[in-house]
Amino acid sequence: MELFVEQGYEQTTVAEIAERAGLTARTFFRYFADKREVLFAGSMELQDALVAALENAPDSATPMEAVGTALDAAASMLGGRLEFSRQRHAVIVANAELRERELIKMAKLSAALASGLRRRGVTEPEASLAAEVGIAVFRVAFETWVNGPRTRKLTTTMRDSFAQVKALATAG
Amino acid sequence: MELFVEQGYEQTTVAEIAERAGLTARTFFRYFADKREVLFAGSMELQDALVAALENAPDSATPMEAVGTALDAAASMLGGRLEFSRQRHAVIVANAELRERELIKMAKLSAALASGLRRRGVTEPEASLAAEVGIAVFRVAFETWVNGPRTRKLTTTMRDSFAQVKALATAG
DNA sequence: CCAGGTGATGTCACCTGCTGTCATCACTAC
DNA sequence: GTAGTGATGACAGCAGGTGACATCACCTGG
Repeated sequence: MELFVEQGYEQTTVAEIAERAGLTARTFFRYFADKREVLFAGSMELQDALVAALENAPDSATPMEAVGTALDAAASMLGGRLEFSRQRHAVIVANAELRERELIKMAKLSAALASGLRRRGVTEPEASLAAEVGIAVFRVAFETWVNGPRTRKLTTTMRDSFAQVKALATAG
Repeated sequence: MELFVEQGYEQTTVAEIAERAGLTARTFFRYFADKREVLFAGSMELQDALVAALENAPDSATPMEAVGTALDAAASMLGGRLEFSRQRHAVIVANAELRERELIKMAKLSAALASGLRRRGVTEPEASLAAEVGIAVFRVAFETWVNGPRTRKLTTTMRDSFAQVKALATAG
């Protein structure tokens, strides 16, 4: 992150990253499949947290309520690192390849959510639809949060976006 | 496509592609920003066709009806090349980097549709939502079509998927 | 206490994607 | 017929990425 913020993503070589971390480029590629992945490796933990929250939701919860608890878990996981999130987001937005990688990570998040919902007994296409809506809320809320004032909490932003989607859906 | 089908995308070098086309790798990169792009360059024409169909839809059309005419245009543009579409789809599905590139192309398609809808007077967030739904229908129908029997028409597949989404939405 | 196994790392060689730069050549305009 | 323009080739070079092998620390069973 330091190097990316200082001189940009493309201008930073893997050798530089490795040197800053006190190892060689070869070792870097043993931990990260490619240069981009160093910015996204943590998203697997986010996915696990989302799925775990889904599993822990009460059986009585509707699909959308279950998705809501997953979003709460995501918010509490990311909400404490606003400055880091801002830097990371700025780096990703500035680079086309990184935006691509982010899209596929989001798609995987959605697929994992849908799979978790199916394990709860939700059938298709409701599972995929609810998952897609959940990820859309996540994306919108996250962007609002990183671009908003420091005082705003991710959790409340997420819940607001969630409520807005529900209002839109019921109004239509 | 010949080389990709024969030996796979990763195993095919840009030099080979260029040689098969009767030019050099340096010239290849003057036409395509990177190796992946050779499989997606045509998607700009698809986007233009979608937007043009939107503009030609009657003023009386609802947002969803306008999206429907755009999907019809897309179907008639792609429907005549099933074999090529199958090969291309198989190559993309088999490679992570190509799936990433496809996701971003779909996102651009969605953004272009939303922008076209706004030019028709549709406000946000309805424009983006209708565009997202349209692209979702496109994706599902296209996948169904390339994996289905030869006799199936893309146009009817697309219309079927569109009707299913409408049914889902009105039923909920 | 030590011999062998295991995992993390470094080193080296190498391929391929991608780019800057310059030369060449066909075509067009005046 | 000369000058400009655009497409291409040729060449050198950097950076991302990988395979193969050596090394070293660390267990672990005897």
